[in-house]
Amino acid sequence: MEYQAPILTVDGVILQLVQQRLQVLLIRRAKSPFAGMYALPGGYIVAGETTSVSLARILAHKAGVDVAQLRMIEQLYTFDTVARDPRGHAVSVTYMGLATALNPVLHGTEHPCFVPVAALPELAFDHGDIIAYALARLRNKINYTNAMYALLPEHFTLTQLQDAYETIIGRTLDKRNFRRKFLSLDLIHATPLSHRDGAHRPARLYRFNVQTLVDIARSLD
Amino acid sequence: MEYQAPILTVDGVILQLVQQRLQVLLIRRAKSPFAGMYALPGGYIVAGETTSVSLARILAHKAGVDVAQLRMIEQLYTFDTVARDPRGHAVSVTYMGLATALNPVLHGTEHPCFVPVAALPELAFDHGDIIAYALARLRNKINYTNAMYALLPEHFTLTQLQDAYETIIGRTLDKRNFRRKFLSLDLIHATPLSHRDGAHRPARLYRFNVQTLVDIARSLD
DNA sequence: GCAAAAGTGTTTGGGATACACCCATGC
DNA sequence: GCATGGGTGTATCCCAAACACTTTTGC
Repeated sequence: MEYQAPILTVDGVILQLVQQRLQVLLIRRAKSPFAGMYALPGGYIVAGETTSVSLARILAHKAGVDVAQLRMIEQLYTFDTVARDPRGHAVSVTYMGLATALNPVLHGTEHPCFVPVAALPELAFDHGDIIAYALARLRNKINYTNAMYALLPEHFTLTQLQDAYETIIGRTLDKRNFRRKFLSLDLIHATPLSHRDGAHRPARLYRFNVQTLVDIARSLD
Repeated sequence: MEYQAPILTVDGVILQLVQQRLQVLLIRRAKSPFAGMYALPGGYIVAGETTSVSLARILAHKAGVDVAQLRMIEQLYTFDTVARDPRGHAVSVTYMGLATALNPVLHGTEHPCFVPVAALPELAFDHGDIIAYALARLRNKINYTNAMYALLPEHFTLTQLQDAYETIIGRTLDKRNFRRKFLSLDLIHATPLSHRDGAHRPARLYRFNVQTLVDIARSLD
């Protein structure tokens, strides 16, 4: 059997949380196929580059995002349905990256912008499926790891933390139970700082003890 | 930037449980690099084939295993460290397959055999890492899904079920607590059958309600 | 003083854990 | 009758869930 390589590509689902909305980084495709449509930033993998290095190059060039700004990144899944790319058989290795309030003005070559995941436009290829996969992974991950550190600013209030959980899992939580449970996990500690924000009592600011991904003992659910 | 494709390959971690030992399917490599060494069954992906179709072809040819005999299969991770293959940059999409007591005599072209994961030989490429990744995934998966159906025969005793869990997670469990907990999950039901096995009381045989992968409500831990 | 968000305790039910003996069979 | 693995119940503890009021601030 003769060896004909499928096209190998990489796509990134870059997420951030802005004002209680989860947003994903999309570009407008400059070229066919799907020219003008929204898509995830992605592109070809070059021999000698690992998929993650390729993604870094592509994000910087097409979307103006420096991967060093991402606070967490991990491989998601490799999508390879033969029909996913009308040009021929393409295999795409996908990654999820989490960021904290990236500069809203991005200077990539393909009109990058952040779009709320709750209001996605129609997307090129199977990129809608890829985003759905990333969101499912994220929803699980925040229950058994400290992944939320990557979506929040370094210092945050417990209300911000709870809002972030509620946004991602899509339901409300009891304030007292959430605080007791989360504080008992020893993932965060109070700082001497507080946050004034209007005509009400200032909120204590907290910080994650560890700013890299670690599993936690008891799951949150 | 010119597009030079890395080599795209697929590798499978095929696991089965025989006599309270978890075994993985290995082949002896016929060709360089690593000729004569143990390795996972794997090979090149051909354009027009999805990675899972390629894996099916390769398993049948090199290891004599029909994927239809696998009771569960899922993609694991895509390994792409540049240095993993001495011939050049290779990207490998990996899968985990679970089987129930496959024929111990396999007729593939590369001397396939099952080897207990507790006593692995030295392996080609980064295949040791891939197996470690698969085992970690399996250990997690049996706690929050019914994946164990794919490693046990269709009818099994509660003792067999508990032994299987103990083998995979690597510690012993309390018999009464295990049975109460597992039966409360509504994953299995008793059959009218029982199993006679020597000079002692026969054991009731159970069966999984659903023989496809589903998540369960409460995790087992 | 009033509006707005921060912060805090108690009760109750259910699942997790720990633990030991009787049952059915073959020989 | 005895050896072997199959099968069962109870007490305790801790965590999850439900639930409402006081505190601190800006205006």
